[in-house]
Amino acid sequence: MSRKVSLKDIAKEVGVSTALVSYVLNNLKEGRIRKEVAQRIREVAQRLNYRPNQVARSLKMRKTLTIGVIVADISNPFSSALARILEDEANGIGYTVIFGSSDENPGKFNRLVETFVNRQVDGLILSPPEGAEQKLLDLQQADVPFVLLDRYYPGLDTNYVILDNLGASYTATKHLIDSGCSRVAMVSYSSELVHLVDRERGYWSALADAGRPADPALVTKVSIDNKPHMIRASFDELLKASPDGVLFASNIIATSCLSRLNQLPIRVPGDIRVVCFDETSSLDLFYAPLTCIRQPMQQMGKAAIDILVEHMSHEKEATRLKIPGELIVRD
Amino acid sequence: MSRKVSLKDIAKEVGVSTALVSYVLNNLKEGRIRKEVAQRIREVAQRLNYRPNQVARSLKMRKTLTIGVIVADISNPFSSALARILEDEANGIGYTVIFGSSDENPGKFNRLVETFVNRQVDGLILSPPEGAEQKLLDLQQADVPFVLLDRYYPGLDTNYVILDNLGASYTATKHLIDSGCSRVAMVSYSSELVHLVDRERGYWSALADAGRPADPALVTKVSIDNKPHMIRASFDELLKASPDGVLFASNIIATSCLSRLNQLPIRVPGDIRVVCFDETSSLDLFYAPLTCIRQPMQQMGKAAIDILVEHMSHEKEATRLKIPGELIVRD
DNA sequence: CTGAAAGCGCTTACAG
DNA sequence: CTGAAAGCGCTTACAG
Repeated sequence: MSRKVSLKDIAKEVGVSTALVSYVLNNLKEGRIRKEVAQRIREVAQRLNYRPNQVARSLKMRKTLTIGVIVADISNPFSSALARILEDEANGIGYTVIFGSSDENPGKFNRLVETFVNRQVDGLILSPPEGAEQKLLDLQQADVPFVLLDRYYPGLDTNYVILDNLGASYTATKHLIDSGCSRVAMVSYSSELVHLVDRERGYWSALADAGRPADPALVTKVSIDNKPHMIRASFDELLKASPDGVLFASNIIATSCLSRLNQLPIRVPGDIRVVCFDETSSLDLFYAPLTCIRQPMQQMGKAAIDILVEHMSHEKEATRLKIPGELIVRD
Repeated sequence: MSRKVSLKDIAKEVGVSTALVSYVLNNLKEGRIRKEVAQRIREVAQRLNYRPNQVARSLKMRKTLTIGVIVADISNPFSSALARILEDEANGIGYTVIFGSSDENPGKFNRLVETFVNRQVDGLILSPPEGAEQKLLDLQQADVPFVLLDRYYPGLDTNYVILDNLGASYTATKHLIDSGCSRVAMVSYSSELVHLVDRERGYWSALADAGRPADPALVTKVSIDNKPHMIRASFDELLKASPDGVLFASNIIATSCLSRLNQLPIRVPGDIRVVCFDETSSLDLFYAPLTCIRQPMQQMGKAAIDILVEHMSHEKEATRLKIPGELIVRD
């Protein structure tokens, strides 16, 4: 179509106003429009292959039926699994999703938020990086509804849906202790993001409750930029402390460290027991069955959309949801 | 902001027309506007925290600066890696990307295309499922620019960027033969999608060139819906033919089959040698280094965006790009 | 019952 | 040099 057909074209062809065409095509004022006219309008619309221009509609209705989603990195398996769930949930209620990856960079995060807001998204689902508090406050002041997912700032009064990271980490660590590990280690993140801090807190807490001394040599911290060779180097360092159990704070960390183990004469679970955060199908590639913490992603994604939709339709108090993780024992 | 501030608000405050405000804020007609007026406009825009409404702008300019991307499943590592590349490339030139997953379902694919077209995307990047030819013809007739990525229909005169699947598969199979495998098998797809058919053709072709008899028992085909337990079942069947080498037609197949091997007393590469389509970091989880076919995804994604942008700006002949894969030998 | 008119928030050809 | 006016393609309050 060299020129797209608009309501006006149909109106002209039928000999009525665009208003009437709009009513008919949107099935409004059903009883009040002559059957024959409605019929003709539908006929012509069909024949001309009319497609409503959603941009014009969005402008007029001040509603774009679009949700913006910002994750750390869409190519990360955790993010992409979540993205898929959000896509399905959003599509199911007539919304389209636009994605962005922040790379844990607050500047990039801010730019993405602004782009999405300028594009008039009806709401946002965000996994913010460190240092994005101010932008969230801006959003609140601008009355743009949003839900934090996977991460949150305890200091801010916002909607959020997160895992009970502290509890999950506690359970995982306790599992290692109960399995007979005397030197339980952790590969953690050097980040102030609360969901990550909580994972380490759960670890320390479980050790303390089991009466184990806190040994700093058993925890190594890696940068959140997730460079595999850096993670492996840190892990090598950690192994010098001879742990017989280890908790990996994310699927990325698990992948890097387990692949390193493959190159070393250290066997799982004989020499070292392992628990991974996040369940991904790729963990099955490892020779030994791996115990892991499953996040109920489906539930989290659906909750995020549900909460967002509620807050888009009317002002209300912030909804907070902390969902327990599930320890999948496989060893 | 209870009400968003518009050009009109600034114009009123400064005492000029919205036209002038628009010119100044878009840095147009620079020389022709009094310095003081321009200054005041910028000042007020800043103070009122003006954000241009992209929806209004899109309507007027008939350009949304949006690219629609449809993949098979955004949660598939291959798709999400590609998505990330497309996102970066598009953002780099001022475009936003909206994603959709077709699940290899032509009905769903068609609906996504229509949604995106109604939203007035400036162009599309598509990995179409079987049976989507008609929709592509519709797009051509409607003058909506698009580029096929990863897949194509040889019968259609469209832009596309794909891997040389036949060549890559041929090389991979030849590698197994040259490594001394006498019974090279393949786990392939029962699909008519040309990029998948080509992978099998490459396999047969390499066998023929090496003077090996074509043994149907050495090829098993799995459904493109990628159900892991089905793939494993097919693989078990295949193993009865005692192959000593095997080519996996995708990363999903590789993951399922390798995880199955972990449960069996079959060792890699001692009992069976392996080559996987697609390089993913999760392959490192396997105990043995794996030879694989690397698709130059960065190059493919960038090319797709470049071609799309060219075709969005002016009518021109279809661009076809077939990029060679790279065999990464690790065994 | 039916439809003309106004307006969403922008851009830009055009007139002065 | 400067800016009023028209218009992108819709929706809907309102008047007849």
